Amino acid sequence: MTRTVLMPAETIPTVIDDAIRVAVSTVIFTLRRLPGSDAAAVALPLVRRTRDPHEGQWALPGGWLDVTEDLGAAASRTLAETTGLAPSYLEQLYAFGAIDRSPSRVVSIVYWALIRPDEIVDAVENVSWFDAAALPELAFDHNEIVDYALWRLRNKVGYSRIAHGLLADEFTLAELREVYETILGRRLDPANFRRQVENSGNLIPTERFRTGSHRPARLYRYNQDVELAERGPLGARD
Amino acid sequence: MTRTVLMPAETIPTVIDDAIRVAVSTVIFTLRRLPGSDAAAVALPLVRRTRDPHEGQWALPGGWLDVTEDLGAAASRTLAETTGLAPSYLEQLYAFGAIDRSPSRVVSIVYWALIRPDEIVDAVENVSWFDAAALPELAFDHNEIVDYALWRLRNKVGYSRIAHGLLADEFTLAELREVYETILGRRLDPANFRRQVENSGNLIPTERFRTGSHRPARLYRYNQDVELAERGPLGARD
DNA sequence: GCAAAAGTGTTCCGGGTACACCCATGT
DNA sequence: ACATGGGTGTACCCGGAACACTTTTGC
Repeated sequence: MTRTVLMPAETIPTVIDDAIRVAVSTVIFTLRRLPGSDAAAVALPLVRRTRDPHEGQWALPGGWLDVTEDLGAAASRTLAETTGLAPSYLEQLYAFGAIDRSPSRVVSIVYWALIRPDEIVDAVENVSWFDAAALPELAFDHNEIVDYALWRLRNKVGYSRIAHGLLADEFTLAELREVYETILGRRLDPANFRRQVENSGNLIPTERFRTGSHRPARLYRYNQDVELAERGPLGARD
Repeated sequence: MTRTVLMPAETIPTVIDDAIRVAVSTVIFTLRRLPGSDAAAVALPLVRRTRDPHEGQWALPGGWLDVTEDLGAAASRTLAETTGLAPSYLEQLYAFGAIDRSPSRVVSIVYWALIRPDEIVDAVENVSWFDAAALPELAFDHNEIVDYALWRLRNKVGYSRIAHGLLADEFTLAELREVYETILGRRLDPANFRRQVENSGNLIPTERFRTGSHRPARLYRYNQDVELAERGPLGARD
């Protein structure tokens, strides 16, 4: 058996029965205050599909991997192209490649990311933000993928210090605590929380305070030096 | 710009300048007793490459992903084809896709696995076992990959109970402890180790004992029920 | 009996948790 | 003044680490 392929390179590849294509998608989380509520919730942007398969359904932002770019670069690029976002934290999640996850054979390298509320660009064509706890039925296996990403987020928040990826440069301990409480889904003791993050050595106190309602709260910033070396031998690997 | 491809489907695809191919490789660990020493060490099988690129160099067992098989199935198949091994534990490690990791563009979905010494089939053509601590220079970025897999192994051994993937069905606590000591690279207190692993609820004591040198040691087996649910929402996902 | 590994008991220490309490500010 | 969140002090609990000690075998 032989096959012949003739196509313009600029278009999306036509489906070839024994070809495998590589896509890159990103689950990108932020925290936002629910309208009509004082509680924060995990939210993520989805893109409405404008072509088959699953036309009209919501899907994770992503696109085809380009021959000339690394995996992480492809995640950043496709994320920017579809949503206009540039996350502060980006990490590979998993490679999904079940044969029936798409009509044609697609292996998706999925990344997950965190973004600060102030970095969010709103009102992008075909993009909408959803509460992670109340997603509609998504295209492909994307519901499953989001579930897994949420699991990783909750897990990682437990032992790593990535929560600052959801906050602006300077923040109060109460704001940081709210991030943890939202992701973990339970209340944390303010006193103990303070001591734990202070002793972790990741926080640098500033001389600025957030004023407003009651006693002013000291603003902190993150110590960027600690950041790395948690992922093991892989620095910024693809 | 257009391109034309004409090829028999049974052969390995020829290199096409703007094509991306998907490979699957596996880092598979076992423990073996070093010759002329009483200490155990982490070892893994490598395959000598018989064609370019990197002909003659050692590489991880693997092969091309088939259109009709899931990622995990491809890992199992290529592992069996190249080494004859069927691991008791197999999990996705990472997707490697840097543009310069191979002369042509290859994205490798890498799995890592554990195998029991009694499952090892020896004397397979072009396959040789190496001490993980003293590897030669491998093909592609495979040294990096093994380093990362070793890091994950050590990490996971700390919080998960996968060490039994390296032991036969029944084993003494001393044998189990040796597995941990070898992977972690430090001695563990036998008394404390016993209590910890006993209280974890993963061990089932048998009425059999290993006799030999001194006081007989009770044999244990693993409680298979606990096994799962550790990977989150992904059961046996690809 | 003695060496050596199996197995038990006990103490200490540090980090997490619960909770009482004081401090500083807006209204 | 008082309500409210910021921030401190302290007692308790539990799990890990260290280590002394007893038990059971082979030689």
